[in-house]
Amino acid sequence: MVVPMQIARDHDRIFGALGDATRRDIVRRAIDGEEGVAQLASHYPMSFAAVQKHVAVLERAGLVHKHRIGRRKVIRTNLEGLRTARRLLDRYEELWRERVDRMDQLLKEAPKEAHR
Amino acid sequence: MVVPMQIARDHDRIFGALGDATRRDIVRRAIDGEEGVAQLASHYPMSFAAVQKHVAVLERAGLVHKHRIGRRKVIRTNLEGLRTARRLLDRYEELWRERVDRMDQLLKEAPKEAHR
DNA sequence: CATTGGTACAACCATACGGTTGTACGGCTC
DNA sequence: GAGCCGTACAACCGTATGGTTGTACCAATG
Repeated sequence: MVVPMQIARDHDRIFGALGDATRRDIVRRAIDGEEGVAQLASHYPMSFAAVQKHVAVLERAGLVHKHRIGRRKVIRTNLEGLRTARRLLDRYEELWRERVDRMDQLLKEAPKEAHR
Repeated sequence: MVVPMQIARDHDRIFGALGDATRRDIVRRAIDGEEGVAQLASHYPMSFAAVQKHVAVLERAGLVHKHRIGRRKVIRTNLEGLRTARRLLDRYEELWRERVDRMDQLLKEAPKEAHR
């Protein structure tokens, strides 16, 4: 599994963004896609600016996007971002399964080896 | 989805650990579970100690574990760690789906509302 | 058009992180 | 048991990160 540098950076940003509990909670809340930055900020024990930064990190990672409604900017989770992360984890699990299969195959092909 | 603090910290460590390309590559290589720290280190353009630190981060996150073979310590990926991450992403996608379902339901129940 | 609500961004600070080198320790091998 | 291989860890350094406060900008509202 060779990962081109650009894709690797995308993965860095996605997993890096998800490595913070506040940001994961923003992702969860933004699934409904109804709150602006100020409303989101009201849920957390930190300044508006701090939450704004978290949102910016999520946006750069492609996990959410903003869209203007009146003077608010509503944050909505981007399903594709989540799926990108999930696909990579799926791929690792697939490699795991392939390894197990290979070991099973070895045992089947040369069962007597174990006794030599 | 209320996440207890301890679990949240686990998720911090898991996603945080995956937010680095070198560490993701170690996870991938360690699926085969054959290499010690020194062998792993030989693949990357950094010191042995740096790789050792990366392995320690992965270990604390529960994504790999070490097991002694002779004087080596072989690193093996822990499937459960990967699954923990995947389950959280699955949960987000499920919330997404539920939201879409709710919206569909609203449209079905009150189709004429849209015209008022 | 003055005001207010919502957002953006710069400057700053403390701490965490990713890397380095150097030293020490445990376990094969001779 | 001397020496070497593989690992562990401490100390250090530069930069990134997560937080703060303060200022500035737009857009709806009166």
